[in-house]
Formats: sequence, structure tokens, C-alpha cells
Amino acid sequence: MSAPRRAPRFKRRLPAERRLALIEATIECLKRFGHDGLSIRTISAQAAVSVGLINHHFPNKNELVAAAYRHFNAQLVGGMQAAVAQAPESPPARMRAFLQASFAAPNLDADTLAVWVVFWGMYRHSRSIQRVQHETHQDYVRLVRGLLAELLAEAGAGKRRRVRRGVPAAAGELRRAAIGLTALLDGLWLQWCLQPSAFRPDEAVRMCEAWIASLCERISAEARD
Amino acid sequence: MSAPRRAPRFKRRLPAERRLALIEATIECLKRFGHDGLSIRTISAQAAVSVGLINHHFPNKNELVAAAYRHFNAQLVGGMQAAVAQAPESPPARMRAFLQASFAAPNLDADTLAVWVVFWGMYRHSRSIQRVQHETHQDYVRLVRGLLAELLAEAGAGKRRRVRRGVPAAAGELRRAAIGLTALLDGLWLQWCLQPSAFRPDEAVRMCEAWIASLCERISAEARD
DNA sequence: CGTCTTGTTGTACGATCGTTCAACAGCGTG
DNA sequence: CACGCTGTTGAACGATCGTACAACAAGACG
Repeated sequence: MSAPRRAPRFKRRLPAERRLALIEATIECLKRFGHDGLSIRTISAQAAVSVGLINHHFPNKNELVAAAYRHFNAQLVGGMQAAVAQAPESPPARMRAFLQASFAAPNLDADTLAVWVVFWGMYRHSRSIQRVQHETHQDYVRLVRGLLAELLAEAGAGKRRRVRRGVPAAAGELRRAAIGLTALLDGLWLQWCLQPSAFRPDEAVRMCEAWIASLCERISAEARD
Repeated sequence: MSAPRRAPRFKRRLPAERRLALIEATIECLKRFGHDGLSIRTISAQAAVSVGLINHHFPNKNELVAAAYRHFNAQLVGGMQAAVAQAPESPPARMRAFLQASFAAPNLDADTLAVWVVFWGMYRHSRSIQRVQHETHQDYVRLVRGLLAELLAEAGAGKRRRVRRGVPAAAGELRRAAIGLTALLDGLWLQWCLQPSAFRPDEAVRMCEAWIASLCERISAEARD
């Protein structure tokens, strides 16, 4: 019979590994309890660690929450980029893949969407959230603008003649288009969060595609002048 | 010389009056401090009353917050109805008045919009917020649907021939139109909240009008078949 | 002026908050 | 096996939280 070896009371992890676990626990607490879930004790319980560990890996709670927001953003953008990457090469197909990914799991989940809303609600009064927002939001905007630029270039150039004027004219137009599409996406997400039964995912995709189609029509009409 | 009459230490108010003051103080605290401003002591200080008074007029904090949400909703819908009412009678003019009021003071204020986001962030985990949402949101939806119905009736009937088929066909279409427009409005509000410099109010109005115009075109095209 | 109603005050209570820190212990290393 | 680094624990701190409640007082009324 071997010597009685006590099971270790805890397992040491690499800092990066533990940090990620704490970040994921933070997001899980947000899903389960909303803003009230953002307490050191709730999060440490979710991560199955002691209360003191959080301040060993993060300087304070704000920084943990900000890191969770960064992770949450990165997950979204990464998922979207992956969905676009494995779509057919054509601009419409890539845009369609983007929209369908926007209105399908794991993004179109009421708990997940509610997490976004809570983060956004912190924006104006949390410096660290503002910092992360400015750092990561442009990744999303870049993706949306890229998809739109492909489509609008096709619409502007394909109709009658190649207009060099189309490029600078599309600059302001592209900015507005990205803002409008982002607004439509966020607004539909918000409604899904508040009332998931209000519409079906495919309806949302079609609404966005209708918006984009009317945009392309307007662009090509202007290019026709 | 008259007898020295001490100034009264406080002034008694009618319950309705005091309740309103507490509700307005709650909203002001939300504007100034976000979700963290929702503490009994912060709110009572803002209202210049003692901590105990809140629980004399409201059973608990949740009910005060829910009452504040109800007031906030009522103020928005009331303002919108007023803006529409004093517009010219024509459907496009009424819709334009609605959109302009949506993207002008006092609604288009970053602090005010942030209050919406905080309320929305509470929705999924607060029964009382859910109750108020279901009670008051339909007032807003009714207004939007009414304005859209006027426009779509005009678009569907005006083009070629009067189609009785247009009315039932427009039922599902009207539902989607209201959802889309609401999403666009909310999404633009959210972006204004996170980044007020991203677009100008008149750009937002034009984006909404472009969305509605393309909607009308589609409707009238379908009615033409 | 005395009485009564009730809106208002402010203390008190127990719970929970974020953070600190000394002690512990897992586990790679010699 | 013993040492040392450091990830980890958990108690402790002062602050703040929401609520309860007994005492106070404003103001209407007779």
C-alpha cells in the first residue's frame, strides 16, 4: 500500500491561462446576473478560485471588466471574420455570410446580447471601457466597411461606365453606409434582446439585405449621371 | 419685535409631488453616474431628502427604478406625439417631424441616451423593468406603426390602382417595417451615445428617410403586380 | 392654541462591497 | 529530498449597500 498522498488543494496555472479563466467567468456572471453579477465574490465563485486571486492577476475590478469587454469584442470580430473567410469569394456572398453570422448562434443569443448592452451602459462613466471600445471597435468597423466597399464598388462600376469619380464620392457615402448598417444590426440585436419573438433571424437578414440593396441602387444611380 | 420663528426644517409635499421629485432625481443620478448612481443615498442626496423617505413612497429600490423607467418612456413618447401633432397633416410631414424630433434635443443627448442603455441592460434580470417595458413600449410601437401605415397606404394606393389586397398584405409588411425603423433609430441612438461625432443629426434623419423611401418603393412595386 | 394626521428625519442593523496582505502550498529546480 | 519562486488562499478592513423603525415636526383643522 502506497503512502497516503493528499489531493492538492488547488492547481497552479500559468498567468495567461488563469487570466483567461477569470475573464470568461466574468462574462458568464454578466450573462447570469447582469450588472449585479460583476462583484469580486460572484466572479471568483464562478471561476472556482478565492477572492484574493483576482487582484493578483488584475490591478482592480475595472481592469478585469475592461479585459472581459476586450475579449468579448475580439470573440465577436473573430467569429465574423471567420464566417466571412469561409464564404465564396464574391462580395454579395461575403456580405450574406456576415449577416447570417450576425443573426445566428452564438451571437444571436439573448443572454449574450444582454452582455453587450450592459457593457455599453458602462461606456460613458468608465475610462477603461472607453479605452477598450476605441481600441477594438475599429476592427469591427473595418470589417463592415470592407464588405460594404466591395459591394459598392461593384454597384458603382458595373452599371454603365467606369467612373473614377466613384471612389472619392464613395468615401462619405461609405462612412454613412457603414454607420447605417451598424445601426441596423445593433438595433435589431437590441430588439432581439428585449423581445426575441418579435422577428425571425432570416427576417433580420432580409431587412439588412434590403437596406444594402437600396443603398447599391442609389450608388449606381448616382454613378449613372 | 415679533417672536423668533424658526424656519421649518423641511417642507411637506403631496405624495404624488414627492414621488415625481424622487423619480426625476433617479434619472438625474443615472445621467451623472450611470448604473452606479442607482443607490438610495445618491438618489436621496440628489433629491435633497433623507434616506428613509424613499422607502416611505416606494416599497423598495426596484420599484423606484421601474417608476423612473416608466416616466422616462412616457416623456419620450409624449414628446414624440407632440412633435407629430404640431406637424402638417400630410403623412410624410408627420414622419419627418417624428424623425427630426428623434435626432434633436432633448432626446439626442448623450447622457439621456446612456440612461436608455442602462435601463435596457437591466431588462433581462429585473422583473419590474420587464413589466414597465411591456406596458409602455407598445405606446411607442403604436406611434411608429401609425406613421408608417399612413405612408405605406399612400405608397400602396397612390401609384396605379386602388388595391384592396394592399391592406392585408401590408400587415406583415407593416410589422417588419416598424421593427426595421425602430432598430435603425435605436441603433443610431446607440452610436450617438458611444460616439457622438460619428454623424450629424441631419444625416441620421436622411438615413431614416432613405430607408423609408426604399420601403415605399418596394410596397408600391408589389402593389403594381 | 391644542390636537391629530402623516410626511419626514436620521440612526441602526446586517449584508455585501473592493481591496489588502500575511501565510500557505504547488511544483519546478538543484 | 530540500529549497525557492510565486500562484493561491482566506481572513480582515473600512466603506457602502438597502431596509426598518422609532421619534420628530409640518401644517391642516376645530
